[in-house]
Amino acid sequence: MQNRQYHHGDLRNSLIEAGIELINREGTSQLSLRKVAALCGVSQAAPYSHFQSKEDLQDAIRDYVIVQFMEVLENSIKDCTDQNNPRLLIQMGKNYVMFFIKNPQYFPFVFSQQCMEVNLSLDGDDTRNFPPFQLLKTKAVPILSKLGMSKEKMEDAIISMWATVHGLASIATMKNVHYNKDWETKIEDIIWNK
Amino acid sequence: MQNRQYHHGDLRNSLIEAGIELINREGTSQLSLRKVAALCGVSQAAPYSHFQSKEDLQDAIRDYVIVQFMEVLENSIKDCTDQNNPRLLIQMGKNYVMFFIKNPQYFPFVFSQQCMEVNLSLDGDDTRNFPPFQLLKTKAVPILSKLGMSKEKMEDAIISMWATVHGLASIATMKNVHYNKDWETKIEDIIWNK
DNA sequence: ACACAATCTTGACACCGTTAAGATTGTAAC
DNA sequence: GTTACAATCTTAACGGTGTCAAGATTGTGT
Repeated sequence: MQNRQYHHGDLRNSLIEAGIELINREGTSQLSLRKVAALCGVSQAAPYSHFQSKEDLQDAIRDYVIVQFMEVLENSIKDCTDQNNPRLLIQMGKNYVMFFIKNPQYFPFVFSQQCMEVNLSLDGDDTRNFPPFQLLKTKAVPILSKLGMSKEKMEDAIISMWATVHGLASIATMKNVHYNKDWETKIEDIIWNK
Repeated sequence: MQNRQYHHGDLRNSLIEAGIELINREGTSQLSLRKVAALCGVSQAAPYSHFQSKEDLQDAIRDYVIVQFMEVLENSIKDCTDQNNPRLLIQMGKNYVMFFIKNPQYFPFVFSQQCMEVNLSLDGDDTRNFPPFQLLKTKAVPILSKLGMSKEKMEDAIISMWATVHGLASIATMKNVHYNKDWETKIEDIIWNK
C-alpha cells in the first residue's frame, strides 16, 4: 500500500465516497467521473476498472445513501415497544422527511433516475423493492390489519402515506421554498392533517 | 420571412418548442442547446441571441409547460357550479397527478431545479408563487373556511394536500414502478384515504 | 443612402463520458 | 525465484456539451 503508484488499494470505495463528498459540496448536477477520479488521485479512465459507466457509479452511490437512509428509518422505530402502535408510522414518516431536509442534495440524487424497482401492490414480488418503501409496507400491514382495515383500503392507505411524506420531502427540499415555521416541529401536524 | 437565411423570424419560440419536442422524444437529460439549435436549423451559438444560458432556456420551457399545466388544472374545475364544494379540490388533485402520468417526462423537468418561488405560508408574498400551488391556495382557503377550519390547521391542510398529490405524481412517474391497477380510477381513492 | 442595433455564423476553449492500447503490479503456479 | 496471468491503472484520442469572442448579415429608422 506504499505511496500508491498504480494500484490504489481501495479505489472502488474511494470513488463512492468522493462522489458523496462532491454531491454534498457542489450538488447532484456537478457529479462527474473525472472530478471523482481527480479527488482520488487517479486518471480519468481509472473508474472504468470498477464501474461500467457513470450511471453504474451513480447506482453504487445511491445504494450507499439508501443504506444510511435505512439506518435512520430503522433507528426511528427501534425504541417503539408496541410495534402495533400507529405512532410508529408517524415516526417513520417524520424521519423520512427530516433525512432529506438535513441532506437536501440527496433527494434529487436518490430519486433522479429510474434505477430502483418499486412494487406498490400488496401482492407481487417484493424481493427487489425500494427498501424504504418495503420497510413501510412490512410495518404498516400488521398495524392497519389490527385496525380492521380491508386489504384494498390498506393498499391505498400505504401508497397515500408514502406519497404524503415523499411529496413533503420533495417540497421541503426545493430551493426557493419559503416557510416561516420549523419543519421538525410541524411535519407531524401536516402528516396527521389528512 | 423568405427562405430563412440568417434571420429566422421567430427563433425564440421555435427554440422553446424544439426543446419541448426533444424532452418528449428523448427525455429531460437529453435536452441540449446544440440539439435544439440544430432542430431549428441554426448554428450552435444562435440561441445566445435569445437566451443568456441553457438554464435560461430551460426556465422558458418550464414556463411554457406550466402554462399548459395550469390550463389543465383550471379546466378541471371550471364546470363546478358550487365553488365551495370540497370535491373541487379532489378534482384538481386528480388532474394534477394525471397530467404528469400522461406526460411523465415533464415531472423531472418541471421540478428538477430551483427556479420557481414557493410560498407555503398563508400569509406572505404570493405574487411570484408557483402558479399551480397558488391556485390550490386560492381555491382551498374559502372551502376550508366554510368548513370552520382554523387558519393554522388550514395551512397544514393545504400543504398536506399538495404534498400528497405531488408525491403521488412523483411516485407514479418513476420508471420501474409496478402497479397492477389503473391510476385514473384509483387516484381518488388514494387521495381520500387520509 | 447611411448608420445602427438585432440577429446569426464561425471558430475556439474547457469540460464531459467513453474507448482502445498499452504500462504496471499483485498473485498464483511451477 | 521465475514465469505467466489477471487485475488495475495511464495515456491518448473521439465526439458531444455549454459558452464566448469575433465578425458577417440583415432589418429598421434617419
